[in-house]
Amino acid sequence: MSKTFYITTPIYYPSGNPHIGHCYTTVACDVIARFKRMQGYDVLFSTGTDEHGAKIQQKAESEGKTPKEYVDGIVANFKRLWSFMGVSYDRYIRTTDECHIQTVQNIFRKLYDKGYIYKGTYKGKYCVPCESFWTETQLIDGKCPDCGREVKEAEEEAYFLKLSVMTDRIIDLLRNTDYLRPESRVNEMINNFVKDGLEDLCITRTTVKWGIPVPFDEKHTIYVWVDALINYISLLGYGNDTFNDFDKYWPADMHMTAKEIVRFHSIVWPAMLMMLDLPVPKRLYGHGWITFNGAKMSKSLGNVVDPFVLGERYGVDAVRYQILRDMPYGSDSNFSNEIMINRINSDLANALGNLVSRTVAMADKYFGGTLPIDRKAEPLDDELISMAKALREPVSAYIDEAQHSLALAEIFKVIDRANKYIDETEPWVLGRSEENKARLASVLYNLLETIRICSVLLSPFMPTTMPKVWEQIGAKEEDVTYENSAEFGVLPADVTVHKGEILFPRIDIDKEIDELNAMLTPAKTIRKDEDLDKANIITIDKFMETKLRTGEVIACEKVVKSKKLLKLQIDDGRNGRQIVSGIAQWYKPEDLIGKKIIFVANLAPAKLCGEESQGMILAADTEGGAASVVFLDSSIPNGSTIR
RNA sequence: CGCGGAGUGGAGCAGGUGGUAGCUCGUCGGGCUCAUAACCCGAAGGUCGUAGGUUCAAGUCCUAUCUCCGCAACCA
Repeated sequence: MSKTFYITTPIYYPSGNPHIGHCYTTVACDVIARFKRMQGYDVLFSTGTDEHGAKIQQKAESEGKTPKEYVDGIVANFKRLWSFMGVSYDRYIRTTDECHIQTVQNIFRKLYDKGYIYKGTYKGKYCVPCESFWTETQLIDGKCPDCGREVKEAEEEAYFLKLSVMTDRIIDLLRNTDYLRPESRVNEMINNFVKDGLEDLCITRTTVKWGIPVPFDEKHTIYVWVDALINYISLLGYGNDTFNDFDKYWPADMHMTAKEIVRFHSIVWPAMLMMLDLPVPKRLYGHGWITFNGAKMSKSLGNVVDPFVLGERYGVDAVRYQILRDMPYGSDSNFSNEIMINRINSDLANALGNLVSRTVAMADKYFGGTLPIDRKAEPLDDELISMAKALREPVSAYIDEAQHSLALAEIFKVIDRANKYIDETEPWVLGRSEENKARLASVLYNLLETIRICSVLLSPFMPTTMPKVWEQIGAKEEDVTYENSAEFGVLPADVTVHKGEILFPRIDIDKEIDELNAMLTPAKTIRKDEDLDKANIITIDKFMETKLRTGEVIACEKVVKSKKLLKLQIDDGRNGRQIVSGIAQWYKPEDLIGKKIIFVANLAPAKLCGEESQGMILAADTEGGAASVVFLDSSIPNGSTIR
C-alpha cells in the first residue's frame, strides 16, 4: 500500500466565469499533485464549486434562470478551463451534489446534538426592501450598501456555532504547529480574530433560500461557508454513502487557498473538525494574489487576461510556467502582458528551448543523431554533473512547501549552467577534428543527461511539453522517472536524438503587445462593412456587471493642468463623488452644472492629472471624434439605477 | 492610535542573529557561431522612503514621520 497524499483547491464561487486567479490556485495544486504522483504517492486531488448563497440566487434571477440552471452553465466553463489548462483533478465536488447535501445535514445535526450548535437571536441592521441583514461596517453612510435606503435594527432567530469554546485550541493550532503557512499569516489571524476570544458564528439565514436547509428546521438555510468547508470531507464520503475513502485520505495533506479566505480555513474549519473529533488537515497554505497593475484581479479585468486567450497564444505550459514562476512566496505578484511575454522568452525560449535545440542539433550534425560510445571526461564536466545530480532534493523540498517559484529558480540555475558549459567546451571546435570525437561525445552526453534531469523535474509544471523534450533527447519512459532524476548516466551511451519542433517559439513582444491592445480597444467609428453589434455579443450577465446610475452635476471646473479635462462634482444620491471627464473641448463648466447625467458607478477609481476620478460620464461619440454627453430629464431622481 | 504588508540601481525582487549592497530582466560594449537575432563575458547604474538615535561599524537595531497597498464576515 503506497502512501497517500490528499490536496485540495478551494471550491470556487461561480458568480462569474473563472479567471487567471483561479488558474493560479488550481495549477499550483496540479503541479504538487503531479509531483507527488511522480514520487509514487497515491494522490487524491480535488476541486469544485461552492454553488449556494444569496448572490448566486440574485445572479440567476437577473438572467431569468433557476439557480441550478445558472450554476450548471458556469460549472461547465470551470471544467472546460481545467481541461484546457491540463489540470489533473481526481474529483470534482459541487455543493449541489446530493452526497454533499446529505453530509452537511448530517454534520449539522451531529453538532447540534453535541451542543456545539444552538439556537439564538441574530441582531443587526436590516434593509426591508432588500431583505438583507448588514453589519455596521458594511453600511455605507449608515444606509443599505445595495439600495442606499434606510436600515433599521432588527433581529431574528438563527443558529450559532459555538466557536468561542475553541479559542484556546485554535490559538494552539496556529501558534504551536505548522498548520498555517506562510507564517506571516499566523499573527494576522491571531491578532485580528482570535486573540480576544472567538465569537460564536451565525450559521443560518432565513432570508436566503438557495442553500441547504437545516434538517430539523427547514425555514433556516445553512450559511454558505459552513456548507462550503465541509466539501473537503463530503467528497471523501464522510457522512454519505457515495464515496468511501475518508479513512484512506483524511486528514488532508494540503489545503491551498488564496489569502482572503485563510480566515475561514484557519479558524472556522479546524474548529468544526475539532467539534466532530476529527483530525485537522496537515497544512493550509494561503498564497497571494495575481494583481493587475497593482489592482486586485476582478471580473472586468479578467477579460484582459482571459486564460483561454493566453493559453491559445502562448501555449498552456508557458502560461502555467509564468504564473507559478512569478508568484513570490506569501505575497502578491503583478501581472501584465509584458511580464508574461518577457518571462516566456527569457526562460522558456532562450534558456530551455534553445538549450534543447542546440544540443540536439549538434548531436545530429556531428554524429548523425547517434552518439558513439567512446568517451573522454574532463574536470570541466564536474560542476555541471554535480549540480544536475543535486537538483532533485531542493526542488522536492520546495514543492512540499508550495514554493513553486523557488523550485523553478533552482531548475533554471542548472539550465543556465548548461548553456554556459557549451561555451566553455566549444563543441563546434571539437567537431572539426576526428581525434576529439570522444570528448565531443562526452560533452553532448552530459548535456543530454542534464536536460533529462531538468525535464523530469519540470514535467509536473509543463506536462505537455516535457514529453516532447524526451522524444527529442531520445529518452524512453523508464529513463524519465523520479527515481532516476538524481542519477547521472541513465541514457544509453549510444543514445539517438530526434530533431523536433521548436518547443517554445520566441514571441515578438512589440508586435504582440500591439495586437493585444488592439483586442482591447473598441473601434471608435463604425465601418460600413462590419456590424460590430453582432460581432461582440455579450450576455446580460456581463452587462449587469456595469453599474449605471443617474446623478446631477452640482459643481464643475476645469482641471488646471490639462486641456481636455473637466472635474465634476456629482450628487449621486449618496455621498457624492468626483468624476474627471475628458470633455473640456466641447463643454464649458457652466453648460453642465445642474444637468442630470448617467455615470458608471463601479468603475475603478483613477487619477487623471492628479485628480481622483470615481466613475465615468456617459457620452456619445459624434462626428470628428467629439463627445456629446447624455443628458436626462430633470425629474429623474439622483442615484437611480439604470438598466 | 482597527489589523496587516510594502517602500533597495530603469523594471521586478534577495538581503534571520549589524562588518566591503546581491539576483533576474532591460541598457551599453565585447566574444562566439552549435542554436529559437538565441548563447557566453564585461561595464554603466543605488547616499537601501524621510529625519533623528544606539554603535568602532546599520537596508540590517531603536524612535519619529511620509507614501502606497491589502483586509475588515461573498471574492483564487
